[in-house]
Amino acid sequence: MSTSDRLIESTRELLWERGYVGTSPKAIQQRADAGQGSMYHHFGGKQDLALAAIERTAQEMRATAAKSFDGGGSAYARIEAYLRRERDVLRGCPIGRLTMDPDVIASDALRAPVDDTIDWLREQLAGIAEEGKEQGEFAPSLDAEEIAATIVATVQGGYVLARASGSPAAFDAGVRGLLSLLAPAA
Amino acid sequence: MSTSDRLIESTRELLWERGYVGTSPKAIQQRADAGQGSMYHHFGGKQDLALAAIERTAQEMRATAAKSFDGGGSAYARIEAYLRRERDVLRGCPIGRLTMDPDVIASDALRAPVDDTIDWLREQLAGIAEEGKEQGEFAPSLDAEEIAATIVATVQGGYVLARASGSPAAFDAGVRGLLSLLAPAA
DNA sequence: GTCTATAAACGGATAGAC
DNA sequence: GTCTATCCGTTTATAGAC
Repeated sequence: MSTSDRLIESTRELLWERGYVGTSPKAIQQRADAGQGSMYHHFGGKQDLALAAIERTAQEMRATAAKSFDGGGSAYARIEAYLRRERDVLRGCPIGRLTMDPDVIASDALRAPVDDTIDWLREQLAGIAEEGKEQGEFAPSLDAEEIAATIVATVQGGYVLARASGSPAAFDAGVRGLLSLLAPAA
Repeated sequence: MSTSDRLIESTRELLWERGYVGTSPKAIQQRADAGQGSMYHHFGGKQDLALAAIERTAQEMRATAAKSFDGGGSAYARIEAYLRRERDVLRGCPIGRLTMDPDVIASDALRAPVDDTIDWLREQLAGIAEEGKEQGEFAPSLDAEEIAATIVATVQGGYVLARASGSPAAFDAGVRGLLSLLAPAA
């Protein structure tokens, strides 16, 4: 792995663990085993490096989510696959957590990939929910976009519950609750 | 307002806006219009002051939530009142956001009031959901604790969606989606 | 109770040598 | 490309005067 790659990976980890405000260039360099000069040679500064890291994480998240969606089966089955996919629950969502970071929200450049990713996720789920309505799995009275927002929110909020309690159990409970509400009246 | 009170209020605001990691004693003092010596006279340090601030915010949050729950009406109506209550959506949840703060999660003392508050919220909602089942509003197959977790998660995650997009619309969509799933088949 | 002084480490870079 | 030196402000206090 190149120095540049190591710096990006090190930044990705630190952003996930400590957020943008809690991450210093020094900590990034140490974890990447790179010197000061090295970092400033490859990147313009903390923000520039963070942007590269966030974009890579966003890309990875889309790829992972897409796998759940492409699994086939009913709309309910695909939503269930997404909700139940393996997660490192206590670490939280590497993209979602950035929304609580004041410096990320204050910067259009840093917020853009976060916004795009979450938006993409909602669109994917809205498409699936719409199919579910067409197939008669979900009531016609439901709004696919709203259901998609509820699904994404349940996941993001599930991380909050889990981290508050220090256990993944609350995340799982929230997911099961949502699935029971979505379940086609078989 | 006493100096001590101003320090706590100033800390509450900063914790809400910037989190624990992003808040410095200096910023607290300036906003409270208090000197260095003043702050260290009244409090043991940053963590001690943060604890006082978090406890006050937690207390306030319980009181606000309790109002929605005590409004009377059906279980669905009380849940709806809670979900639709006025919120400063783009500011996020002053308690929930702390779960993304590494130093808060690392400290049992700081995490305790956060955990307690979210736990209390889940219990309240679980009680209401249970009543709803007894009254035939909700299907007997639903698990009240799971539904409660889903409700709290939708709210917490709604803040994430809203802050990502820079608009409260996504929060509202998530709430409407959840309400449509909960709606008694009238 | 509040003020000012002091301090060692960190934050986020820039400059120039190699 | 990487290294070391330097820089100015901030962080999180402690000490002691008033």
